[in-house]
Amino acid sequence: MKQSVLYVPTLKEAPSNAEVKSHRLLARAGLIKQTAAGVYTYLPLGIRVMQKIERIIREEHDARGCSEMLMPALQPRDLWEESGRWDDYGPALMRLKDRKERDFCLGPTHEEVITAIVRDYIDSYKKLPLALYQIQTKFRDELRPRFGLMRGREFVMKDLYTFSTDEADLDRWYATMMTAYTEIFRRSGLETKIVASDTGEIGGDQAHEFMVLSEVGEDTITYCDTCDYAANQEYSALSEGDSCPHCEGTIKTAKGIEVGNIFKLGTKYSESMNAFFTDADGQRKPLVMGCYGIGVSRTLMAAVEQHSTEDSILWPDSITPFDVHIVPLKGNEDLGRRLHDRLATQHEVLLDDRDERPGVKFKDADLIGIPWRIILGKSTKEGKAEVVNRRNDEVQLVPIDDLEVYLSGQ
RNA sequence: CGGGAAGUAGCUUAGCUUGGUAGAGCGCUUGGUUUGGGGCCAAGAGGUCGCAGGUUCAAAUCCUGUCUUCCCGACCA
Repeated sequence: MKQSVLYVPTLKEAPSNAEVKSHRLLARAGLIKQTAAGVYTYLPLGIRVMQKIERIIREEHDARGCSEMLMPALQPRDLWEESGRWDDYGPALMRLKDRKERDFCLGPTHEEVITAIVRDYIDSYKKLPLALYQIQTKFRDELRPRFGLMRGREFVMKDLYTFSTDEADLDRWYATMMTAYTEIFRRSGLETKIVASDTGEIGGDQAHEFMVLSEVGEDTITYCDTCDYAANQEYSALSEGDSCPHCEGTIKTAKGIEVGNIFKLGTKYSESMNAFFTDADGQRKPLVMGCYGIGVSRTLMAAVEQHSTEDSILWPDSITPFDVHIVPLKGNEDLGRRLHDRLATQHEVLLDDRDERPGVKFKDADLIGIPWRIILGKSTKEGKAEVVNRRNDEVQLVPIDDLEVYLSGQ
């Protein structure tokens, strides 16, 4: 891909309304552009990263028997009246009317729609269990959107809904998805902690959140510095400095960004929305549901927060928008194009074919954060390129003819 | 919704106290020069000073209203 045609509007200075590091970098590196408060455009580089994250999510879900679908963002009032949430959800529900004055909302979540869909077909235990997910834009009219992609009014979310015959099957799905989420965030290069969280009216320890430790997080979590114990501070009896009840470790507190949650819904929606099936013993029973969310756009932001300095992103290999950044300096333009075409058969390659001075190209390359950089400069006279491994800033002079071999060995 | 701050060119901003022809840097265009870390020189283009009303001979500047954005709080499946 040629940088000259990709639209990568990098900025020397951050927009004045960008408060946190990841927001500044996402804007400066040309990944996102604000359109309104809490509403962002994902530019070409931004959407590439988001699609990488989505691919990991899809792989981990599909491998566990979940099926992807796509539900509407626009939802009729009737469905929300059925569940009682037209009144209960409150002002965060984006409401609108069509030209005939009928009420709709823009979906903040999809329990109503999915329940209405499956109830018409699922009439027997023989058709269960079922796990359906989508990756979709959600709408919530937040009182105060903040920190770029952290809390938006429009954001991208993966939401999965499971339908089971009983609690035991729900428990299995819950455990399966806890594993899946652990794998998704690990593969995305994010360090997360799993914390028990509030379950509202359902009670018990049936909800967990996946938190990325970060200064800009909105939640405070308490965790053990030795074992896996972690909890949302609101629901933890422990505080900083206490000794861990599960091991010899010490309790610490930190801010966290909630990037995922898993939640046992039970029969709340199936009962209120009349989603029943007939069990093997002939009994009519409500579907037992679970819901599982991942904030995809928020994960993108958390990744930048965790993998950057003030002037430079450094993408994990699994979600980087490109693998290799070719930076030809003056006189090496043709060589750059040829090398791009060669390497592009094996790698995702970005070629900085702009007519810019070296300093401009280097600064932009630092910002954008592609892990491998190939500089075509002085050493091309000896048939060599400089290969920079951004992870450790090691520079290797590699014969241009050997670059495929060199990169495949890394 | 309470508290605070801010809207001036694509971006960052000066000017506002004390009213009098709207400035700079970056970016952009043209020419020259330069070419390994956001060069330099020259010339140029680009502005309803968020919007509306008011005060005044005269408003970016003072007053009122309104919209937008950001921060703190409350809220957050």
